[in-house]
Amino acid sequence: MVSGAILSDIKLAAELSPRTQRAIAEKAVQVDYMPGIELYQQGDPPSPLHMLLTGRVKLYRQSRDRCQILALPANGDSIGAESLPTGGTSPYAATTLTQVRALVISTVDLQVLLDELPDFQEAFLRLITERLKQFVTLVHDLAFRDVTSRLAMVLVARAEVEGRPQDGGVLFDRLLSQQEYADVVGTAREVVYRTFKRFEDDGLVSMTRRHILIRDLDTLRSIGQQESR
Amino acid sequence: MVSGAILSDIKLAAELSPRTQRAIAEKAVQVDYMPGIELYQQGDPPSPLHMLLTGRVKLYRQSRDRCQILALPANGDSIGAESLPTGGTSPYAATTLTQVRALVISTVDLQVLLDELPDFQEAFLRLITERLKQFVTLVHDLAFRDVTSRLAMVLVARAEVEGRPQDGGVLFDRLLSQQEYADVVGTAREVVYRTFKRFEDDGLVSMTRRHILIRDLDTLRSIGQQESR
DNA sequence: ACCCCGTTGTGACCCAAGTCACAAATTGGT
DNA sequence: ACCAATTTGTGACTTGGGTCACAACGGGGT
Repeated sequence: MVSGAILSDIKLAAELSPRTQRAIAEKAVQVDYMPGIELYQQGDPPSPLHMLLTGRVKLYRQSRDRCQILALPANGDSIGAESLPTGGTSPYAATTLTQVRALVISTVDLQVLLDELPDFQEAFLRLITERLKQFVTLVHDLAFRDVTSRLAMVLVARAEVEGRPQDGGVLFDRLLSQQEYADVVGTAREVVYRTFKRFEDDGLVSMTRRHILIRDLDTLRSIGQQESR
Repeated sequence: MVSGAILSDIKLAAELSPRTQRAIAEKAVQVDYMPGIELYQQGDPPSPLHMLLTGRVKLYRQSRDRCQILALPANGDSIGAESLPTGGTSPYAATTLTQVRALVISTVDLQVLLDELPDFQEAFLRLITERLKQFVTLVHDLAFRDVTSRLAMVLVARAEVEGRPQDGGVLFDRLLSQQEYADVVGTAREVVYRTFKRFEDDGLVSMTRRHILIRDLDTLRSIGQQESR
């Protein structure tokens, strides 16, 4: 049981009727996670719903020693329970990248909400539809863009989401290691290193261990938009 | 308005209450399409819902002269209207490969069904969830499997869906050109040719212009399952 | 019977990006 | 302050598969 006020921070719940919001607030539990915690794994039975308040999470698939990150949800996004409607297993895993605070609703309670509140079911449908579109975009990018272009896209996206204007550029926290950037764009760590080096040599970005400063967002964006293959 | 009986052939509608089925049957119109007709394009406003009775369709994304096929829905599958819940634009295009017979429901009527019949909305949610899972699998395959493995998978899948046992193997119609196989697995036509040639030289398949005969389904399946990269 | 156009067959060549094998730098834990 | 574990830096080498350029084939239409 949480205070109803924080639901306005959650896209899934923000537009719903007061009655529905109250029902959600009654079922939700606020939970804090340390970085590196697996919220759920691919192949698990339907997981609880996690509505993210603060912190960052990665959604990903794994195979042996390789990993493909599917999405990096941020505050206000909701994850989990993707396979509840079909009763199958979770198609991907979720792990915290930073400390994370989330509102959690068990599958049982979630099912009750879906069954009893049509406007909640509709909002949940919108959520899944939105994610469907994200994945189609991901397939598009993997199919039509090369590694350089995809890496540029990721940098631009991160700059737009959490960048702060700084002397002659946009600054944001590192958050991901080279390996994780590689996992996002589906390539090898060394390739990320070489590509970032090229970006730095061309004066597009400056990277320190903790921060990334985008010096020329426009050029980077145009690299990210070309579909070279 | 169509006869309610054929709804049992449509996964989306088969399990629904008689009342809901009647409502669907009232709104649906049966339509026939020639091969090569675009049912809807990527970027279009939400399209009508198409419930496929006979024939085959491809869902795909395009960029310049390249094309990535996302799925090959068959009889009983429903496509279209993926972006109705969010009111965005269609994330992909759909074109008929063969002659196609489908039940079509306009977006307006579909919205009414979704709003008034909770069990229909639930079924629609299951549909979208199912497709979400398909796309995650597609990303997985693009990320972790090489072209040879992906082509083997496609052949196995097609054999399982519409193969008929034949002397020492499984036979099915060609349906796709080399170029379209290339679009399915995200590669170039020449690569498809070379890979198929290798499969033939190894005695795994025999291809004629109109048919494909799988001679060694087990080996092909094991090639399709290895995640080499 | 002929022509056009889409599909298939095939070699030569090329390059983005994956792999390997290290060294060096950080960082976190005790 | 020190050590182990992680992350980063970098060159050398390999390769899957993309590109190009044609020839040949086949099928449908008139």
